Amino acid sequence: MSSLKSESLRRTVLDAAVAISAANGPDAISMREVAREAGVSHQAPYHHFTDRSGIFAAICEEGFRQLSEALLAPRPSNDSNMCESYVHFALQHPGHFRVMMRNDLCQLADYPSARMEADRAFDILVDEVKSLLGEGASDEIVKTQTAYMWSVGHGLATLLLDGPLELKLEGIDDINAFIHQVSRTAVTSIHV
Amino acid sequence: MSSLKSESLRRTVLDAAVAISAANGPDAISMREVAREAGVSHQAPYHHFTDRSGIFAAICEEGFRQLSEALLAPRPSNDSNMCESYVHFALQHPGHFRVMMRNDLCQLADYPSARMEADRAFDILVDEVKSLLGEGASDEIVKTQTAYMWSVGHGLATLLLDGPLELKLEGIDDINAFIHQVSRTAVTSIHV
DNA sequence: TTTTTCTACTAGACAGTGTCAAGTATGAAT
DNA sequence: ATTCATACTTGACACTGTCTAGTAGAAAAA
Repeated sequence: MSSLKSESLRRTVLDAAVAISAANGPDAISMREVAREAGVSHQAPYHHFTDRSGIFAAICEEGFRQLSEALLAPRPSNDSNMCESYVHFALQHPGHFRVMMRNDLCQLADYPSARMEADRAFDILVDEVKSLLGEGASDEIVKTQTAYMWSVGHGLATLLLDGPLELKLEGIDDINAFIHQVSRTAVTSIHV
Repeated sequence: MSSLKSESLRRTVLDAAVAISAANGPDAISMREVAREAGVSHQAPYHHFTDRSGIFAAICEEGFRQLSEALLAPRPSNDSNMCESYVHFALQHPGHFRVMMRNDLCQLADYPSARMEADRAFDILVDEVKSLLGEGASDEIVKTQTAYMWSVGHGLATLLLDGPLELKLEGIDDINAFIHQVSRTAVTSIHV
């Protein structure tokens, strides 16, 4: 609509980008489209983001912060675990998640604040695995089992969100129960 | 270089596309770039592929066929499993794999022959899970455990190939041993 | 042989894209 | 009153996918 003062355009552009990502994937995010959606000239977003990958970096930063919150949030039942939280985050924030998991869209190394948020989320996962394994676990084991847990969560999330074989899972009536089941298999099999 | 007769241009274009995908990801594949690489006019590839997503579909078809072969191929040791084969395929065919796992690039539903190959690969996975579970397993369990195994393999493959957190795994000296370890954890925990 | 048709291209144009460069309007600081 | 920075707008450029309209050559039909 009308031009929005200052920082609020940044917010507007970011929201538009996330919405587009949720609807049509990150590749559908274009500088000119988000500008159009915000009702400003095609060059206005450049005042808030260095370039297209700057928008992706901002989405990552926000997304990883939200992911950390989701991973640390108290879970609905004792039986549910962090892997489940991860998958639910992905399904509840598809716009963010799709960008976060596309390393080619922005090099996190070039965006320290986004990188920090990503690291923090990963550290939360590592800590969880450590507490599951107990004191005596070696670094090597912790690394292996963290990658394992991450793989299950990430694999299941992408399978459900954008998987090429999603139709294969059509028969599943209760998607949440399904996620719960898979996550449980994963976490209960973490061991030294 | 010089114009290549008939079907061989199709092959040349496909190879160029896969090479670009391996080097810079599928988004870097452009009709004009592959044409340039093949030494033909920017419009020539359209005679072999309906459009850009037609190229992606062709890469998928080829990739899933190769994946099926890889999954069925005899494994180097009794200790290694199908999950491991999956991950190794991804790392050995990054150009294909990156396209295959990007559902947004081409709608498999619109390309029946590609879809068939994808189904076949998935069926191989389902059969393996069935044989791991034994005769008595219900459809629901088979589905859950297949999704589980797929998630681990796919998650680990994308983590290693394009993961946003790949630097976290820097310390790992023997990547193959690592893959083996994670895959083993996954497959040994498949149960009813 | 001439003509027609098919295949595998080439050439040109169009709208859309990211982004560089330059201009402008507004408010604060000097 | 002037300078300066912020937050934009406008215009241009090269690049993209793809539509349309050709063309050169070989095979088939007359």
